[in-house]
Amino acid sequence: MTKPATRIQQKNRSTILTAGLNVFSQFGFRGATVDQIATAAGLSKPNLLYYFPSKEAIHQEVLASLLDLWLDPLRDMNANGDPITEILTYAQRKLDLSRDYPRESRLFANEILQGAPRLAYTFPALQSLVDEKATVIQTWANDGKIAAIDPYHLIFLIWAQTQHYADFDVQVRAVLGSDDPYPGAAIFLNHTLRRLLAP
Amino acid sequence: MTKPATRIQQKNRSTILTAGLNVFSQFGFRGATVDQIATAAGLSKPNLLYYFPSKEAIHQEVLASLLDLWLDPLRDMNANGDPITEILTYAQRKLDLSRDYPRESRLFANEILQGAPRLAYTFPALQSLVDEKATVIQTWANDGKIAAIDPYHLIFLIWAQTQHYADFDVQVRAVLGSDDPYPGAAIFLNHTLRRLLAP
DNA sequence: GTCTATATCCCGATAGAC
DNA sequence: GTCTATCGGGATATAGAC
Repeated sequence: MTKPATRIQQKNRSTILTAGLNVFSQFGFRGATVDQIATAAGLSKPNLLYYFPSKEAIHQEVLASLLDLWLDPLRDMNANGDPITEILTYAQRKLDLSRDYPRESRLFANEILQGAPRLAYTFPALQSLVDEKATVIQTWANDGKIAAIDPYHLIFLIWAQTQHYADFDVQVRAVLGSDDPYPGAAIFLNHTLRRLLAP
Repeated sequence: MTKPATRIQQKNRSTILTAGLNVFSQFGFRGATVDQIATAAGLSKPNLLYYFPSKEAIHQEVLASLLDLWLDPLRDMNANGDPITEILTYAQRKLDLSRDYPRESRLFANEILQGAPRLAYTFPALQSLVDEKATVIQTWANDGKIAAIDPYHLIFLIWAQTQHYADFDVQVRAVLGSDDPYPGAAIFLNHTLRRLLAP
């Protein structure tokens, strides 16, 4: 019988996961150390390992806890909505994720960049979701509601362009100076998609 | 007086740099080990460290040796050429880099993702180059030769969309199946830019 | 120039007192 | 539940023979 977690247990677990997000997103799995995470969480290293059996377990749980946040905007794209609005809304929500959750974006980027060893198990579900939404987009194109474009590469365009501002933040800011890039990015992305999708 | 390197020295150094590219691009700086690089280069670990003083030095030199390859396509964008052709050619050359040099792309991505600790010194030169080319694009827009768009975000679009296919290769192939994504990507990128830039 | 052997350090994880 | 102390493995780098 598993006992229900106490409040203090839940609080510590949550603190550790946040600290893990901070450290893993900056240094990657190998680059992060348990000591760093423990310090960031305000705990000693053995105390942290009292709550999670291993560094690997922390990483797994951080990733898993963020999957829904990451894919919900695409899930919410509605086949019965106005096509242009649906796609623009999806892109804007994805850009908002980059702005509001850059650490999460870099965590995923670090993982996929190195071959997704701890994320590959999610790819079948991702493929199903993208297939489903690509079919929706293709139907819109077939019905002449949007221009005829490849729906998969359209999705990649949205992923690439939005995540770029989070994942390559230091480079973007080095080029632009210290100005906030997101207002300009939103206008540009909106403009690009309108031009691309106009029937 | 530094003696000129012998042929065997140059060959070994070159072999080590190639091995370093392979290993660093797959595992990142911290994730890579000197043993892995030595094995990939067909040398013993002390022998490798006879040619380079440290793991850090190998990483630095690999990065530095690739900077020109990475920025030449943008440097070659010609203010006196046909605007649409110049931008489309730039984007295509950048996509070719992703296809032909994915390890190099991932090496840079790993580095920038983690805050560019070993690459930040190149940012001033990058900023100058981008400023120069953004000015060229802005002039084309002012002259009505292309649509009025933000030249910086246009450059980010090209970077993001082309590098996505190299950096997130495993995800792209998981979604598309095992088909080669590059032919479709080239068509889509070309189409997107033509639509976006048409006056 | 290349090797074996090793010094030295750091990291993940555990033991055991409290 | 939390700590100090530490084990054991693996990493970078060096010593020194050949």
